Amino acid sequence: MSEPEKEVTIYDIAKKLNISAATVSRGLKDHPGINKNTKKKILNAAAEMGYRSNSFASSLRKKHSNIIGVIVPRLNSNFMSDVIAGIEKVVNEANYNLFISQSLETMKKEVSNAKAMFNNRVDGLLVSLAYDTTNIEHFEAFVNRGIPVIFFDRVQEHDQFPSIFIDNYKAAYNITTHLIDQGCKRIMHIGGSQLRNVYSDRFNGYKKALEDHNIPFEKDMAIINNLSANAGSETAQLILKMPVRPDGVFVANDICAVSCMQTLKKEGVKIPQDIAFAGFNNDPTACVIEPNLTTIDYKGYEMGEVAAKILIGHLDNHDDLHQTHSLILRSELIIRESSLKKSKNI
Amino acid sequence: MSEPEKEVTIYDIAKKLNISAATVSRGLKDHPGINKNTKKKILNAAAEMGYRSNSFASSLRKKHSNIIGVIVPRLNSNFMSDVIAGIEKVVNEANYNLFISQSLETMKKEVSNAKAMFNNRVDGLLVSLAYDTTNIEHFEAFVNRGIPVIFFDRVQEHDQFPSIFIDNYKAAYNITTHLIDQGCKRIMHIGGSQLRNVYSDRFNGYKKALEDHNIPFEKDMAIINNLSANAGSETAQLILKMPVRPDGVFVANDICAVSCMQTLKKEGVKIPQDIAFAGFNNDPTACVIEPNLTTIDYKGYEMGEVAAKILIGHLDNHDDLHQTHSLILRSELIIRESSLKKSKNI
DNA sequence: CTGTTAGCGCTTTCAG
DNA sequence: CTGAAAGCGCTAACAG
Repeated sequence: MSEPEKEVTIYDIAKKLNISAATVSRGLKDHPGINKNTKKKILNAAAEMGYRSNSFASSLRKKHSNIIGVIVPRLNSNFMSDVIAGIEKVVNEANYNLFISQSLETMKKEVSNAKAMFNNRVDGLLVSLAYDTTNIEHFEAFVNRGIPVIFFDRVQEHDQFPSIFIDNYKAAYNITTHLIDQGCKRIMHIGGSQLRNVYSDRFNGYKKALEDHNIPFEKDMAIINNLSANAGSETAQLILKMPVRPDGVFVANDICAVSCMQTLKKEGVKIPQDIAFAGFNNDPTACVIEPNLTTIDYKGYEMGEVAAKILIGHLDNHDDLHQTHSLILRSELIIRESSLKKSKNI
Repeated sequence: MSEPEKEVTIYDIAKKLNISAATVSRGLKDHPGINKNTKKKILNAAAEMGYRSNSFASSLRKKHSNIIGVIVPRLNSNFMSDVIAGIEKVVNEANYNLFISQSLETMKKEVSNAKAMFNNRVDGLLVSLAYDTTNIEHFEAFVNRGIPVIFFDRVQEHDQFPSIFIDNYKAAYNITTHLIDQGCKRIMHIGGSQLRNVYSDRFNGYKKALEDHNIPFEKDMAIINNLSANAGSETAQLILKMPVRPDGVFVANDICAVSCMQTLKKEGVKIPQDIAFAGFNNDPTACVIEPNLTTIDYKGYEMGEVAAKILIGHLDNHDDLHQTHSLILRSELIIRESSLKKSKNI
């Protein structure tokens, strides 16, 4: 086995071609005033000698890294991995690199990840907040250094950070209204941490829909948990024990909804006849569970693309970031059998 | 709004403390011989002045980046996002950073991503191959420079690159044998590109199981497609049109299996009575589809952790990478109702 | 335990 | 269109 090859630098190329390193540097880029011929010579020599540019030296000199950082609660959720895929595509095409880290839903890790991103000098940051994050001071360092930060999905109001999300309030309002239209009178809500806009907005949309249809909101018809599959089946157990059961349930995500449905079905509850169900996210399981789950569809992939595009547009073209404050993406109510109490002939 | 703060360097700290930059550099690290008191002073000053280390300068000097690169076919598959989550955890805890890119299942993109990773000087690379990759010359540059590359899941034999995967052959053999045990006589296989070990091994395990049970392998009982949901329902259409239908199907992934089952069910095919089903991966949808899908479980998260640990162990402790050649992880046959022709009382 | 010094490889004025 | 020279911020000998 041969030893690792020696790294070749622009000086090596320069020496070989009897020109200066500066010219080589120019030749390797899209520098305007440079002889086409010398440029070609440089490129050839570089390829031949196995040259690779040293991004550290370049970054050190140019004071930026060409790296975009991403902090998300978890990488392994269907929605998030779609978002990341969208981000990666845009970032990759724009010739940036992507640093990724997950907060594992804790503020502690989110803070340490933010610090790491800061120290590693990302040029911009994309963030979706952890479950229990109570403040966003850990992103202040970025504004002080003029590094753009964009929130998506799980966002927080801040006059320096644009946010990209969907209208959770309206979506929840619509889906709850749909349940009411189907004849539900006692609608339960299973939601997540009210610290997060996505869950508080959904909760509020639900309450507003009840109110607008003269259905009193009862406190014990709202359950807040972590929206996991486990939480779903636990809540199902709870429902089974209720003296008067709900006739409709709106869950703030599909994972939890599906698992809740499964447990109830096992105990003989008929869906949607006994209890109608609606979820949120349009997870792949939503069209596998029987009956298929009514839900809100919104595109993670697209959200990732949009977030990355805005960030990179700002970085490359100095688009004004503030102009973009609060971009609201489209979401869509998808009605499936799990909520159709009226027309059973599906 | 104030202008971006000036970056503070170790020289600024040195000047303020009337010591040398070298001492500051040492104080900031775990350098052995350094006075506890000066170290404390340095740390304090650094915090107070808002110092952040310059990773470019450090990398330039030290000639390594503390960055691990990952190239996967897609980010947004349940399995892959689990793997990435596992990788991220280990990498993050080891204080490395993670560059992530996806080949979108094409060799072309894989090559360009590998080049980018190389030029950006990752310290090590984790790779799962694209659907249509025919050779791995694009990773030769890494061995020439002594940069470790590890393949996982979709691997390729190479005497310089360790591989981490499961025994796809045996798993497929077992699951096919299980179908045979359930009384299946005409078992179809739906598989993926035979360029990839995961799919060819599964195919071969299937054939071997048939052979060992004196069932002749018929060419038209094997379908190769891209294993997407679409491909699943298309294959279902094909099955419906067959003069003699199979009584069992082993699909090389769950996504495709589930979608195939859904289409068949819609057309009145009884599963498992008419056709028994088995998949691969233990995707979340496998325990939502009815009947629940028999499948092979293997842990993406764990595979990611293991791959990252080996890579980082090599980087940090100079573990011999070749010692680790071909690590085979555990997988498990999970029997569910979709394949139980005999005992229906589940 | 601390300081001096050199240099990692690149980009960018400034001059020609 | 090309060259000379300086310097980005850090670390690692080496010397004391």
